[in-house]
Amino acid sequence: MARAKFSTSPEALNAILREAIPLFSQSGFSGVSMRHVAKAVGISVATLYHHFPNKQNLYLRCIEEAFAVKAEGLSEVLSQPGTLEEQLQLFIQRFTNLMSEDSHFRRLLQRELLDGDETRLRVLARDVFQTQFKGIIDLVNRLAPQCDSHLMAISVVGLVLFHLESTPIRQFLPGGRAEHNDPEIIATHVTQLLMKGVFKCGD
Amino acid sequence: MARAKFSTSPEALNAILREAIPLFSQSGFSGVSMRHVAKAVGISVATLYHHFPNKQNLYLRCIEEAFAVKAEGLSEVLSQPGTLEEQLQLFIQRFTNLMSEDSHFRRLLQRELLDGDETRLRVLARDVFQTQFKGIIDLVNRLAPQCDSHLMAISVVGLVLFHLESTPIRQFLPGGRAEHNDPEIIATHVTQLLMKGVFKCGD
DNA sequence: GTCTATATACCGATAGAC
DNA sequence: GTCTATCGGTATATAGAC
Repeated sequence: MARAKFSTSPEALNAILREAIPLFSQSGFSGVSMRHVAKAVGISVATLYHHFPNKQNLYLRCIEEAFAVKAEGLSEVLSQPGTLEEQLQLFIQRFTNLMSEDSHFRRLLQRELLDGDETRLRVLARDVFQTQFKGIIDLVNRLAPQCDSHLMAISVVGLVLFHLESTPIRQFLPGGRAEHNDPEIIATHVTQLLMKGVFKCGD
Repeated sequence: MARAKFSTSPEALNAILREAIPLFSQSGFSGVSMRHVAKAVGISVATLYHHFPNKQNLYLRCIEEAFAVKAEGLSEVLSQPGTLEEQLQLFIQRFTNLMSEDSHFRRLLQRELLDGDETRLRVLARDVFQTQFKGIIDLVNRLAPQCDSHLMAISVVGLVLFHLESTPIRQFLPGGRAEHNDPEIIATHVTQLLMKGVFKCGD
């Protein structure tokens, strides 16, 4: 993949990415200017352009960086010992915590699902999610061999992500309370729902 | 709520909203300029400013319009006859179709969940979702009186929405096939998962 | 590697003629 | 109600000195 065309120290580069990732996560590609990033880092716009050929490349490097860091964390979440139920429970718990910890990755992911072109989504699927997604599919296949494992894996991930995604509107919806945003509560609910279905949930 | 401060024929106004809604849905608030909207409608920027005092107001009117239209459609989706299982199945089926039909509403909703301020989210929750959400909660309360109905209602909505949201990346994930984007397939899967849980899914 | 200065284009918004 | 013309500001991006 294309890197900066100038030699750049890793420290300077990381300092830029560290400031730019939260900005893009918060306001999206077109909501952040090179001036904003430069000011946040404490350098001039020209210096920023010395490290990155253009804004598009800076943005790509940001999501590459944010997603690469998260792919590492995700790789420790799966393939645990225990019964299938325990493995599912543990995965959901850790996945919920991981996604809840920093919202930057989750927001960038959701922005990419809205705005990412084919190339970027392909990279995202291959480099970040493929290994973990296969792990979920394996687990699902052992839990329910006769179901469509792809649909089920999307459901598992989606249940967790949507509960986090709906955090800002939850308090305005009927029954919404602050504790519903607690990752532990979310993980418990999602696990119960998956294990028992809606009928026996809460037993 | 604030309307245009000039008298404007409803037809001219609707023509603008009809063009602006897809643009904001596609590229977001900061990704669309007043020049883009004016060109799409076939009028000048000055004329656009004659109908709307500023860009913020135009955007708000767009989401008001898109969400108001959808709130009508949603009101027919709930409170159907039949057993609880049939009611849940029918709701999921219709809700999936409704969200799948036009992506503009769904994308604007997801952009609001990312970028909407408190005022806009409060309006969205009250004017668009409150009635329907209460309906889902009622249904859930009858299905599983002992569970947290708010969490469960979010899960039901989230399962459907995330399957649609992940459409662009699905083909790059293991096991992803084009038919997985079919609203009927999604609705069937979500219904089964909710009814039976992951263990008995696919039976 | 970092800067100031600048080129060029686009942005939101308005003035004023018709 | 629609237009052309324009204002002041900001956008991305570059030139060239140090």
